[in-house]
Amino acid sequence: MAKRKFDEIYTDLKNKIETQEYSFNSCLPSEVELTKIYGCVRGTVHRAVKALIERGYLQMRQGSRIRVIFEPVERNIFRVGGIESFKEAALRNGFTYFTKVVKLEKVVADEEIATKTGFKIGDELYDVRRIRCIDGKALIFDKNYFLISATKGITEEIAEKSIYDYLENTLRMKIATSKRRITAELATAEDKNFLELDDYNCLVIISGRVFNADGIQFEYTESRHRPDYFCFEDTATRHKII
Amino acid sequence: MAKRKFDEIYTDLKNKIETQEYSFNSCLPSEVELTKIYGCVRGTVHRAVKALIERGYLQMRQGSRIRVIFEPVERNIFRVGGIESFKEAALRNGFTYFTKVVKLEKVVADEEIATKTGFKIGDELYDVRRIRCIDGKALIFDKNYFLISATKGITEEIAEKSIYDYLENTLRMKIATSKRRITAELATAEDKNFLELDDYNCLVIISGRVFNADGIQFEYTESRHRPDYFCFEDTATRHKII
DNA sequence: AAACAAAACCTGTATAAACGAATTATTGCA
DNA sequence: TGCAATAATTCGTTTATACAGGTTTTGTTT
Repeated sequence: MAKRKFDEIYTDLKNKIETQEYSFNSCLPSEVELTKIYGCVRGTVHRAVKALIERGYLQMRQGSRIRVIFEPVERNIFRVGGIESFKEAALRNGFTYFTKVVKLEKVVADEEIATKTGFKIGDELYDVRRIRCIDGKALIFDKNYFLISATKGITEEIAEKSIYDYLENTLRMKIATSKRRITAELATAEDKNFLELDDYNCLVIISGRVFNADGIQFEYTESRHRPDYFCFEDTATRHKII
Repeated sequence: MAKRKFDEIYTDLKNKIETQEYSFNSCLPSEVELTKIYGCVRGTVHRAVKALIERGYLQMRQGSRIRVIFEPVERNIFRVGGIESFKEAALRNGFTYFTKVVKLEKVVADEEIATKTGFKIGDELYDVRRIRCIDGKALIFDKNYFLISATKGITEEIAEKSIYDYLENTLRMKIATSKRRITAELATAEDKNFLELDDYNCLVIISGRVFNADGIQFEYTESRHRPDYFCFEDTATRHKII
């Protein structure tokens, strides 16, 4: 990580903002001053600052200085972010967790599966279904399809531990992009069977297609969350593309 | 818009991808070839391409070419994106819509409001509540607080038409950043009273704080959606910041 | 003191050039 | 033909520089 100087700047600024060394509603040093601090050129500082803007830490306006708009917020329930495995997310959110594999079998994609998942009819897939328990409660029901040709060798043991771990560290796959969609649906009989839904009759569903660095879609994922254990955060900016 | 050359490139590439001139799973011309097409320097092409990567259109890998991973998908229900008013979103999604203002009054933020909205105790606010009807059905319940000192003059008429229109075009406010959070909750009595919930007992809630270019938070917004009329899309990349 | 114009400052964008690192294509040899 | 070494291509990042177009400050005039 000695490479990527803008990454160092990004991280350093982010830390200083989070620890309130640069406090809410104050202004950062100007870009030229920052170049002196970090010993680099203005373009590099600019890049780091823009990354922080996109994540809701800073705000910029041409002509005036860079303003801090970050305020620390309370701990979230189960915050979704980036492409990450359940294990990573649980660790990040500081929960004790447990996974139970309720299904792991090979299927061939028919038209229905193909339409839903983005795979082609005839593709051979692993159909994996898992219950995610947090603090002892069954709260998330994960339904995944993996393209066998790209993910050969998934076992129940692996599915219980971490499939991403297996893909990245054993198969050496490079995971790149994920397109996700958040929706909500009425709970199905299967949901009610597997999850502790209490009074809720709906679920929040995060579905997505995940691509590897070769541009091959190797996964379709569907994470069905009990509503009160779900939170997604996002920062939007108006009018500008970047 | 003659300025912002990378914006032209971004738009042109995006169009060509959407119309499948550059088709799914094919590769773009290399960055140097693109510089010849668009008559600019590689950095500018690179910037446009990266913006398309973040939006799930393209995928890049050092050493190999830029791959198209965009596939056209079916029309969404009510797709959320960027900072936009209900009116803008309804137009974009091609729905007929109607807004009914059920409340518009001044309040002073107490501790409860302050905690929830991010305003300070004692701030004078407009409390605006509106029902959004799509295709004749009451599906979204919007609860907003606006900081009066920054949004003076909001009337029921304006609230029915478009508050953002008023802020931007009459008050000349520059809206900049919005931090949003998507959660889901059980429907309250108020929700049940105002919305046609059918069988659903939960709502998807988009809440957020909106800042203007001066770094002042002028709005807290809470949009309560009937689950089946909600969809949020997102693209995530693994491990890299940008 | 208030209003206005000019200067100073700051960000937004683009050019040009260089080197590093990963991938892909080619070449030469066995 | 098959394979390994090499070359060419392509993206990743940074440096250096320039000018445009905003905002803030300053100085002068009224």
